[in-house]
Amino acid sequence: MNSKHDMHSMRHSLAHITANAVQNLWPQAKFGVGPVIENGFYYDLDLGGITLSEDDFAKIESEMTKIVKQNQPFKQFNLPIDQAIEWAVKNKQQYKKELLNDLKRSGTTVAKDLDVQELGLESADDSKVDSVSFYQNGDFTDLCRGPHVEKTGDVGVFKLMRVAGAYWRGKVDNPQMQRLYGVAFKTQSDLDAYLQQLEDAKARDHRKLGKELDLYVTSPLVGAGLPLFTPRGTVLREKLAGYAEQLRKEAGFQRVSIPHITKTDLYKVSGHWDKFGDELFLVKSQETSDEFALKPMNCPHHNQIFAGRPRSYRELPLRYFETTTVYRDEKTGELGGLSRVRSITQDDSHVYCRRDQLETEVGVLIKNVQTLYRLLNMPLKARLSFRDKSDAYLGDESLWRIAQQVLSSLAVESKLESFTVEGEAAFYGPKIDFMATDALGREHQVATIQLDFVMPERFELEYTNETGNPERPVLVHCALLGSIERFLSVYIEHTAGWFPFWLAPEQVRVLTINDSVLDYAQKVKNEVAATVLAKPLRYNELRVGLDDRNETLGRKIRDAVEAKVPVIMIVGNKDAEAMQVSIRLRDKEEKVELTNLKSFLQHLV
RNA sequence: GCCCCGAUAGCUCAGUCGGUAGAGCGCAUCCAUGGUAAGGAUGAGGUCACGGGUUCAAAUCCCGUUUGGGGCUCCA
Repeated sequence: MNSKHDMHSMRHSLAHITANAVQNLWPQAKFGVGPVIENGFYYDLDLGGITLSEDDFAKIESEMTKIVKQNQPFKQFNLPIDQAIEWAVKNKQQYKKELLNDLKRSGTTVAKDLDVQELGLESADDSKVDSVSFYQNGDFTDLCRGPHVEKTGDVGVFKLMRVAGAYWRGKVDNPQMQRLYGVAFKTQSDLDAYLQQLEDAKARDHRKLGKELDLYVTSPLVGAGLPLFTPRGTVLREKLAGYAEQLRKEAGFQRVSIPHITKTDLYKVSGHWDKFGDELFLVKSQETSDEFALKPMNCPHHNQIFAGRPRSYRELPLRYFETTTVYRDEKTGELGGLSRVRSITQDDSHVYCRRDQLETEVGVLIKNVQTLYRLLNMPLKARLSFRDKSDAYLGDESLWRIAQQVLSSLAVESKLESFTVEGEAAFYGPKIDFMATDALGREHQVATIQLDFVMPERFELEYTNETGNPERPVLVHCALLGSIERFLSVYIEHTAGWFPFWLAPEQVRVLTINDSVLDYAQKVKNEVAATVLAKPLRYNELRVGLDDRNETLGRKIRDAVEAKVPVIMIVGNKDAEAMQVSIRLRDKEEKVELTNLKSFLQHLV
């Protein structure tokens, strides 16, 4: 038995022990499912009117410890399905009964919304089930396929972490159960290491750093999910968007501009009204009876620019680009920090091209994505988000097949590390969604490239081809950063706030040692401010601050380091006399002549 | 939207049994004029998120709202 499997059994057994403990404490408890998850396990519970809170954890944990100490053996046995249902009825386990009935009726097909591990099946195929498996320890019995450790004493160390609401079988209309989460490891030191990891992640949480580094604020008067960016945060937004724009310009994109409100008619044509109408912010005119909305995406508007005059095949591909904010009335419970907001700024682009230009256009965009994330030092994976067999998608199925084929072969050609997920497509077409890996190894969805044969159809976009006949263009949506807000949440945590030199809100801070060098310090500051970086942004004027407070040097250094300013320049009498500055970088110190300062800064990475 | 937990000074937090508030940091003023991660002293700052209710009395108990966090569901 390999160690992973072993850990899995331990965590799975702990899920049972958790349920066992809960049953001892609250005998009326009804149980849902209790699978193993990353680093631990959970169990879904229904305690009637009783709600658990973290205050109950100590009590539950000590009951669990009791069971562990008794070292009860886990015994496996099978029951014919009808006897299993009788067992559920007799023990008033309505959720288990529902599962068993589904299994009896149609095997795992109906119950595939649940973790197969939790179903007491001998095999997980689609056939009907005749007999199911149970595990028993002490006086606690649960429907379960296993595997388990031999005895309750073999489960390692554990800790209950949180309790949360979860809908039975993941459906909003079902009753909501209480999901009790725990983590578990073989040894105390493994658990401690994991808890330490959580602490470390907390230290670079973008919400904490956003406040500490003065990047953005929120205001109850403005509303939830509507962050306000400070001057420092705005630098990050503009420089990142500026670089994304620079890549687009190199690829032949032109900037366009659109208003932020529109008649809702636009979305009735696009199909968004039917699918996302309840997430639109509506705007009333006091002049006309027209119904307006804040734009929740940009493609329909860009489509209207395309449709603004007749188009010839000669002018394709037409490539539009814009960094602009869209507004979505996300459910309040889903908002959080910068990762999920209601004002979403996208570096959005749309290519209108002929069918035979599609591969080239998408290929260029993939290169852009690769260039950007290489610069930001984040490894990429590509998820090919394709359709499944459901009818949630618009447009002709053969077009979908072609589009998915194009994306698959481009992924190979571009040497992307890719995988395919069916059912992740947009309603109008398949996508490549790019996942970036951050410094803690977490994956985040960032850039996206989306093929669209549907919008051009619905908006009746056309151009005149070589033979004088109208033809539909293909539409390619692409965002390199995706949502700039969400991207910032990822990137702040990736860098822990230590942004690269070209991007840092305050790139240089000049510290004075005493008042007698104020003039010289000002001169140094001016020299820095007059310096322009040409890479990776083609034009990037240096941002420099001056700390001439009446404080000790030690204090000023500490403050500059805490503000994560990458270049600290120290200016005292010795420096003024020698016409030099003492430069302190993160990993080294050196003296630079004032006359060499510009070139020194331009060569920093 | 649903479930759970929070909201006390600009920030991070303490505040016991219900008796109208405290620390550190920051800020201001003064002293110290300094060479690589916190110099010293003094001082100002709070309708305890907001609105109701219970009570002789509410930061504290109850209800609602706003808002933050953890999940579920959703994500063009």
